[in-house]
Amino acid sequence: MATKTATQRRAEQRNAYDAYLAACPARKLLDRISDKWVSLIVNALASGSQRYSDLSRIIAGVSQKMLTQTLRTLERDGLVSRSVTPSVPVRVDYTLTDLGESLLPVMVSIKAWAESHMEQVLAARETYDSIQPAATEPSR
Amino acid sequence: MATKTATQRRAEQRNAYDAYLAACPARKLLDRISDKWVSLIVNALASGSQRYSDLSRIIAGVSQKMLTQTLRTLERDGLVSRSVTPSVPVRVDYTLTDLGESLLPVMVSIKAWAESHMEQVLAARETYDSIQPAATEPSR
DNA sequence: CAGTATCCCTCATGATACTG
DNA sequence: CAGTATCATGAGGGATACTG
Repeated sequence: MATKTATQRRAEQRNAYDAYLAACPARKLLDRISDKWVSLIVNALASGSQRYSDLSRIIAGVSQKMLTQTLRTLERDGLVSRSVTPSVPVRVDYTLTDLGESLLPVMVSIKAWAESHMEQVLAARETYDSIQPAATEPSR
Repeated sequence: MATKTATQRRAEQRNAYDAYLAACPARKLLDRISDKWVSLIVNALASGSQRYSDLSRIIAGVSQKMLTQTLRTLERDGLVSRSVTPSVPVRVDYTLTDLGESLLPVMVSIKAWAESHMEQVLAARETYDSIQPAATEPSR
C-alpha cells in the first residue's frame, strides 16, 4: 500500500486540471456569460440603462436575490455600472460599461448560430430519440 | 382569500417566463455550450476524432459518468458522431459532425473576447474589491 | 425603492462498483 | 476498453422576512 490508490491519483489529476482551467480566460468568460441571469441582464441593458425595479419587471422570473447578486458580480467585473440617485425613494440605474458593450457582439454571434442551427439540433435530437426510445428518456 | 397571493402570482410569472426562455434558441445553445465538459470535449475534438479513452486522458479531470453523459447529449444533438469498431476490445471513436464543426467559430469568438478583455475584467475586480473589502469577500 | 439576511431544498456532479 | 447503475454530497438558487 505504499503506492497511491487510484482514487488519490484521480483526485490529484482533478486538482491539477482544475487549476489549469481556473487559469484559462475563455473558461472564465464562459462561466460568466453562461449564467442564466447574466445573459438576460446584459440583454435587457443592451438597449440602454434600466432601473433595478425595471429589470426585475423585464426579467419577470428573477428573484430579488439573484438579480442583486448577478448585478453585483457584473458590476464587480466592470461590465455594468451602478449609479445611485439619492432622491426621496432612492433610485438606482444600471448601465452597460464600454467593456460590457464590447461583449454584445459575442452574444450576437452566439445568438446567430443558435438561430441558424438550432433547428438542426432539434431535428437530430428527435431522430436520436426515435431510434433509441428508452435510452435517454423513457417515454414521458 | 379570493385574490391570488403574491407568491402565487410570482410563481405564475416564473412559469410563463421559463416557458418563454425554453423557446429561445439562444438560451438553449448557451445552456449547452456553457456546460464545462461540453466546451472541453468540443475543443478536444476540434483537431480530429478521438477515442473514449483518449478523451478521458486529454480531459484529465472528467469522471467516466460525466464524459459518457456529455458525449451522449452531444451525439443526441448531432454535434458529435460515435463510431464503434467491433474489434477484440471494442474501440469507439468520437468525431465532430459538420454541425459540431460549425460551432467552432463561435467558440473562437468567445475565446477571442476572453483573451483580449479578460484582463480588464480582472483589473475591475481588483479595484472593486479594494474599495469594498468586506462587501463580497471578507478577507480570505 | 432597492436592497440584505436567512433558511431550505433540489439537482447536478462525483465516487464507487459492476459488466459485455 | 467502454461503458452502466447506484448512492451520497454540497452548492446554487428560491421563498420569505426584514431594513435604510
